[in-house]
Amino acid sequence: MRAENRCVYVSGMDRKRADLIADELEGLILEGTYKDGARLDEVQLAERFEVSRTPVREALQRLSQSGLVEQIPRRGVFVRQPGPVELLEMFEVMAELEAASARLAASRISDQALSDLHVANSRCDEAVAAQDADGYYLENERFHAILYRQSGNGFLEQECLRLYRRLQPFRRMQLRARGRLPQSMAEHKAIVTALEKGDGEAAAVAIRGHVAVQGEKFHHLMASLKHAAE
Amino acid sequence: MRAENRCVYVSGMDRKRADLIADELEGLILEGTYKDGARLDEVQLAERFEVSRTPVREALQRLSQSGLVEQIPRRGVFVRQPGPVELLEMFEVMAELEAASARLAASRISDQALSDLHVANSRCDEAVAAQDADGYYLENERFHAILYRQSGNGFLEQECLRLYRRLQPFRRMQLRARGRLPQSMAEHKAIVTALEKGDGEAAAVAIRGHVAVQGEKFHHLMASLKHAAE
DNA sequence: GTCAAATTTTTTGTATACAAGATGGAAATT
DNA sequence: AATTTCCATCTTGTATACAAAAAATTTGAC
Repeated sequence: MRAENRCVYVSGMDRKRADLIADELEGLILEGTYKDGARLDEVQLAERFEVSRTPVREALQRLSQSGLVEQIPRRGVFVRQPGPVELLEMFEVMAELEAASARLAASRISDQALSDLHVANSRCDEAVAAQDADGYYLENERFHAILYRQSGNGFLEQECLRLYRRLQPFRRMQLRARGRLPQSMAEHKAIVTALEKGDGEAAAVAIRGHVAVQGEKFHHLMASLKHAAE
Repeated sequence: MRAENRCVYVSGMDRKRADLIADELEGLILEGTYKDGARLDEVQLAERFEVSRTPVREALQRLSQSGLVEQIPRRGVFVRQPGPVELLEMFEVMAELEAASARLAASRISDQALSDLHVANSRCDEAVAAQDADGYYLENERFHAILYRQSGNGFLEQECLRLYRRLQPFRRMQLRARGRLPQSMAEHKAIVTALEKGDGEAAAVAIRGHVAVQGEKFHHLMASLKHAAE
């Protein structure tokens, strides 16, 4: 047999049922179908997905690890949406991780990546002009993903992506505030400028302010949380 | 302002077998009993722990999530020790997370905590004088744990603790270098001084230098890795 | 009628049974 | 002899069966 048959990270491979269920449940929780505190019944889910309890349990354990649900031994698993305090904490950590990314990237970033950042920003601009929220989110994500990558630290990149995904639904809420999009764009440009100058500290400060929840953003987040909770 | 009172590891709660197996396996991997790349056979482990495959599988999935093993679908799970590059990356992230903790703590830390830091440092000093490595590690951990807590950000605290635990065995290697302990102590004191002055940036810089792997520390880490690999 | 103890029911955790994919080697073909 | 194909075996993934712990309900005493 050929040694080159090393299946390294083929993401699209046929995954097991448990994986699919985990993804599906994650979506349902993040999208709010299962409210905070709701119990996730194993047998119900098994029936719903037309599988046995085994893959359902596996999926639930995965969600438990990633923090979306809480598993109380011999009691069951419950949806655990972060409250206002925890959300602020998570955004604060996100800000710090991104600041670290930016600081490291300032001295490591490639010209190609800088140009990619400009492209992503231009597309963001277009999306803002076209009132295309989805397009904006997509290019915004690309912008941040490039930054993580350019930190030159693969582990940091993964951690950033993990938290970014976790906060995605709340970021969406947050940006809905009128007038935030142009300001957000200006911040993006300031970040790129700092990176072009190779000024890590400036880039870190800029992105920290970009991500952190403060001032008006705080009130908007609280308002949207209230709205989502009912 | 106390955080939500959620069930954080009630000591006496009898945990399920899968949890105990996960802890046991984690220890075995970190301590090096299972080398990098080794396959963890479900039935073997089941026999070894005298349980069925079910709790073993649950434990393995947990380890897979925390990154200690890699699970290749329909192939098995394999021990995945971080290589030199990944280790450096992890230490870099640890340094940034701790720097963030320190920066935030500078404006939020309580007098009580400052005094606790002094106590931990004194005990570290004593341990160094007595050549008591274990004592040093214990008090060092306490020192850092206090810092995380004083960041005032529970999420950040948890993330720091998670990475700290993951890096524990390598930190141990690293500190074995002759002369590192006194220097490490001096760094601790500089951190406390910065915190007392409320100078977040200084504290961040100090702890970043304290945690990062650079200069001599780099060579020691590489040497100990080589030694551990054979 | 209220409260409490006991029993029933439900649900989680574990064991075992079964199915499908992967591994390795032998047989067959070139 | 080398390579390919096929088959036996082993391992993982899923289903089902069973055990134990919690929740719910009934029963009984006051």
